[in-house]
Amino acid sequence: MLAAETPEECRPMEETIIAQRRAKAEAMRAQGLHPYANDFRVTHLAQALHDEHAGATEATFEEARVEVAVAGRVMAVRSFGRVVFLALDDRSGRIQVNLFKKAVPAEVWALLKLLDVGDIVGAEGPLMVTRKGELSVKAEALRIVTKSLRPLPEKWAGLTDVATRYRQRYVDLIVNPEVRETFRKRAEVVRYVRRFLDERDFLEVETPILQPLYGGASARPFSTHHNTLDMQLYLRIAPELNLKRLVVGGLHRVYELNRCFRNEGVSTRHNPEFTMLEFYQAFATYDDLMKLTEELLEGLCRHLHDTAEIEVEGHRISFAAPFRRLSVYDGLVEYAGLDRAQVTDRDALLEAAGRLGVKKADSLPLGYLQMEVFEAAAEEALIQPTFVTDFPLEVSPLSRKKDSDPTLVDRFELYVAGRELANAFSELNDPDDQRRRFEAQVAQRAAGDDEAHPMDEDYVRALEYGMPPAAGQGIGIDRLVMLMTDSASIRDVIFFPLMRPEG
RNA sequence: GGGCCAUUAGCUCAAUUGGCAGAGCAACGGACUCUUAAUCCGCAGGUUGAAGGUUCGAUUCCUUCAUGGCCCA
Repeated sequence: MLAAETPEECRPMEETIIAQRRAKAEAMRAQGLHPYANDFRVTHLAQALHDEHAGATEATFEEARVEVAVAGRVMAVRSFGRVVFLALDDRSGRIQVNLFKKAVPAEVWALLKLLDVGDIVGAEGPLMVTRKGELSVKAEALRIVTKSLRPLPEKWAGLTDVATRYRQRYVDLIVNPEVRETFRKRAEVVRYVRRFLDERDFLEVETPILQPLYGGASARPFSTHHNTLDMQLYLRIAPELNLKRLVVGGLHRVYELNRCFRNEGVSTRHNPEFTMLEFYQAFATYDDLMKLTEELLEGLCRHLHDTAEIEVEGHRISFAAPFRRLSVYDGLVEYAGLDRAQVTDRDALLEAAGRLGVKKADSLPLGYLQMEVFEAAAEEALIQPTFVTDFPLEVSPLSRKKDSDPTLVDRFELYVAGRELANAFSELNDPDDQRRRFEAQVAQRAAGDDEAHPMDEDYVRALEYGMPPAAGQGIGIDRLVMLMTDSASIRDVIFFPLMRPEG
């Protein structure tokens, strides 16, 4: 009788199921039951019950009655005529709810006819343990507090189609517990990072996402428009310059966990919006930040995994400090087949670039060429955590020159599992040098590099007031979470990755 | 941007050389007092991603498009 009264023969299954469930919701209303009630009070979480009553047996609750009220989504219904078992998922885990026809009021038993997998229910009653040893709630009262209208994916094979998983992440989260676990780990990473920096007297700050001028990285921005001010604005590609303005202002240790936006392609490692940590510390050098980074990552890894070694894409990765240090020049020698004299030799680099498949190498300035060759030759080989140090000046417009070699800067990038994870440097605080670097970038842009840095007069003015010696770092949080959860795609650590609209 | 692959029931997947589009789970009806992917009986569910083309006949071959995946840039 609850089946759709008008059997339109050719109606697709999904529509039929939705119609059936709507009819069940209406049947509830007819009985005075609200299918979207919000007055059920929960007393216990599933996991807490399992923890508290580990080892309980059938006899345990016979003398000592423990009354509970639990609520969650029904993930399975196993019916045996006069006994029904429900698998109930709440935010902590799963608990079984048992209904015995003899032990529940008739209206509760009748409600089972209106119950579907996927419904959110509340159950009250004493705890019990089944003959098979399953801790359960022996329901004496049961309510459907939210009627679900759409069928969930199959319980065993689950939902695997990646497009559906990303577009309907809510379904993915309902049926795939490992996805919930990944995002819990993500929250734990962020929490650990915050605590780590807070304990070291860093101040958490927020700076604008909407900026009249973008900068702080080499990337193309998203642009937008402010109507009232009739003004072109950009979404930030990095918070760097604003954070250093704060260092000028006397906030000598700052950090921002920030969403950045870069107008570039989508891949397993790139999402147009992503989360970065940037922090700045006055009176510190990039060398100090290497030590800080080792401490942060080893501590984080141990916190999450109780060990400093984890498996990432089949590689055993150790975050035990110290990490390897490798200068760009040494890397060119070791991985690009150059000898020491050739790392600054344009012809030798071009030969290597050709051999490694670097495109448009001819037009690149020396420092860019060195980095293209380095990345092509070495990046994939840097599996264990490695600080790549001493970058060419040209590719580092915001970094301090090395005192020992003014063609290089005090900078490092951290590579793990062949991926860039962090970028850091001692900050350039000489305003006149900074202006020249910006001018070089503007020239680079004029030569066709649309990722080159624009001139920022106000930033130079800030430096003219004097920024204390400082070092700063950016860490890709999404990539860090990918490492810590061994996720192959950035889309697996972002709830709602950018997708084309559904057809 | 280029190459390759995929798209079939709500979900996960089949379909021989181009020849009646199937299964499991979920749903629906029924049996069942201890299940853990319960089991058993029955019944239903399809614009085969979209649009064209070839053919007596297309899930299958061809073209274009859409979406996704992998690789390359």
